[in-house]
Amino acid sequence: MAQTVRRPAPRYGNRPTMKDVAARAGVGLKTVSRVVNSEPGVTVETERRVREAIDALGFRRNDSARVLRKGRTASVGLILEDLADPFYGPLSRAVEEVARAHGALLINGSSAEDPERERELALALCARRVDGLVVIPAGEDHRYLEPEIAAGVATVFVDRPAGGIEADAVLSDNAGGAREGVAHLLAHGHRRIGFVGDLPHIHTAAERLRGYREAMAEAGAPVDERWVSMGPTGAERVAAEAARLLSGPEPVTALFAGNNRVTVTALRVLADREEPVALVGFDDIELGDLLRPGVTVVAQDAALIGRTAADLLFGRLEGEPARPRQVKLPTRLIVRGSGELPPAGR
Amino acid sequence: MAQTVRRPAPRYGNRPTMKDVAARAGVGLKTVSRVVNSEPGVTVETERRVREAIDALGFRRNDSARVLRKGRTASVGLILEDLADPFYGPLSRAVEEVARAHGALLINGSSAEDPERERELALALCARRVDGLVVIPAGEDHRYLEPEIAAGVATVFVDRPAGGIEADAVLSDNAGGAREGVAHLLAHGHRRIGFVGDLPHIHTAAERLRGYREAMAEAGAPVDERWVSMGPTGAERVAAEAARLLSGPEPVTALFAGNNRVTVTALRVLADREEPVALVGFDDIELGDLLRPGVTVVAQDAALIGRTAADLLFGRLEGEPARPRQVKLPTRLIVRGSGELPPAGR
DNA sequence: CCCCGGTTTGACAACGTTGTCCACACTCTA
DNA sequence: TAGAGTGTGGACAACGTTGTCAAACCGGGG
Repeated sequence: MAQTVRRPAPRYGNRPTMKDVAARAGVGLKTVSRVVNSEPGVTVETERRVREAIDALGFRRNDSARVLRKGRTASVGLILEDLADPFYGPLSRAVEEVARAHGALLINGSSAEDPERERELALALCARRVDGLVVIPAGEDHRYLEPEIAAGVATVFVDRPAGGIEADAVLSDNAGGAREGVAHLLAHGHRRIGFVGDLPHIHTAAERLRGYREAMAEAGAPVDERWVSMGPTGAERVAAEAARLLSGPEPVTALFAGNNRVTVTALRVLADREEPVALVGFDDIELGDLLRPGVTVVAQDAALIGRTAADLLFGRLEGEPARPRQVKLPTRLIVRGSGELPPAGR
Repeated sequence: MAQTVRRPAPRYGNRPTMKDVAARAGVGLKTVSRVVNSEPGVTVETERRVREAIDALGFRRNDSARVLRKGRTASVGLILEDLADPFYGPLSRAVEEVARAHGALLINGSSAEDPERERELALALCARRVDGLVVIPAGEDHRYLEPEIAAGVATVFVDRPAGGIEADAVLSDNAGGAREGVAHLLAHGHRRIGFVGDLPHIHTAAERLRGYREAMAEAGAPVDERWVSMGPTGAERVAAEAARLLSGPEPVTALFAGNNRVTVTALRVLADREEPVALVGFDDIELGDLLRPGVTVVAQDAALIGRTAADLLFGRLEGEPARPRQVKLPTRLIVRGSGELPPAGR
């Protein structure tokens, strides 16, 4: 059994402090601070002595104390929805890049798509006094951030707008992208096109559905409401719905998948079928080019989105004035084969 | 131009402090602290008044100050190699789960496979006084962490052992997994099997190569050194090497891919070829089951690895004694088709 | 030798929180 | 009614750092 002596005093497992360094180097406390922060006004000889003491003791500045004193932390938080989603890799990397360029540390956390967790995480980061926050919302209501924003925490929402408050947001052109994707199917002769999307109250899902309707309307193709399926994007429901759309006397000849998870499930369903069914998905998927046929998708530029959000954030931090801004970024249709299949016989 | 008045005082953009709350509620400072921390010894009426003041002012405790005072931060850092790698999603989630169970916040950062960045990030997290660190090493030398570990920062390495220091580590059975994968190919009649892996000084790469050699030796199959290719796993080199192995008078009839990136590139190369070539990859890949044939892989259990590492970490934090420990976790062969192709004709 | 400019250095107070300790206001009992 | 006991509240110091400011030092010119 370990002798778990409850540490009586703080002192971080006895880490050396500037005071210790100062004592060892035989200089004043402030001189150590100056050396650590590369402030001017220290002779080379003094600096050498101080550095020697620092190395000998393994001293590392306590940033908590520094933050407490200075008021700024030079760090920003990024709250992702789901670390496993390949969409967020490049996004996070782009944000980190910009943060680095501004000398800030990026801390990221994942809400695991749980609104409560998003809230906890955001508030925990605020309690640590991050200077800013990039949030990919999991929840619908962000009023809990109001005091934080009022207190000066720069906040930018990504992928979906904030709920209940006015705040900066960087979004993809969801409606436009979906319209383009559906128009692509229409251009290849399809008239009966199914739409499988996420829950209708989710902003991106609603927007994409809107794009679908617009494209159909523009082409003068009537929409049978039974072709539209909105709901949770778990594999079971999506597979069942896709199967439903593809059966019956008048099955759809093409599918538009409302996000990458739907696309993957749809692919699995289609793989088991004889007749080819056209498919266009929103969001790129990994290995989309390796499948036969390749998967045609409407892709978002995750890196651009991340960079834009981060630029907006640091703009605010540098005192940019003005009211909250919504930036909408274009999507790109990537043609790989599955979207160009002609309607099945009959 | 924004009126960038340089903030004269800290005070975090004028956030309310406990003092402000106390003044507004007409109570003492410590009473507010007690309410905020749910400490006993406050009447319901007083608590109500305090909570009211907290809500009215939008007060949020300053954790920097708290940390400074208490000495522990209840947070651990996770340094990933590459956020975009699907392997790390479940791993990070597992670590977070365990951290949550221990009431700790998980902060994760990405080294982007850059040793210098790994170092910066690790030290930045230490400067913020995280209680512990889970590191997926990008670099080879971790002596820079020695003072931190000595000062009590619990540290666990994942996927590869630490370089230059003794520390806890959680690894997959790389040699065993590779041996199993190669044996699988041998069992399906292959004798000439190519191995395309990462740089030889990378621990996992070396171990997997060792497994390959062991399996070949066990089966009495001689290894032609021209079948082994170790180096950077960028697409160009891997594609070129795969092509080389598959050409010439005596081409290999099967490939073993040393990691998921190699697998993906190999798949692209094989997709352009007429004759089927068997393939087994180390690491699972997304959609591996959707391709035709499905991709047979040696999979690591990322969630288990993450959980194990986190358990080890919190064990240390709770005062577990003893010397650094290395845990080796088993891999699992997932049979999907590509590894069961028979050797091409001749 | 003294005083002057500039440079280098250190003492000290703050930042916002929590732990320690003591004071007060009750209640209950003798 | 006094005294002990209990339950509540607040004053104060400390955590490790940085900003302010003044002291000490140096060389050179009077």
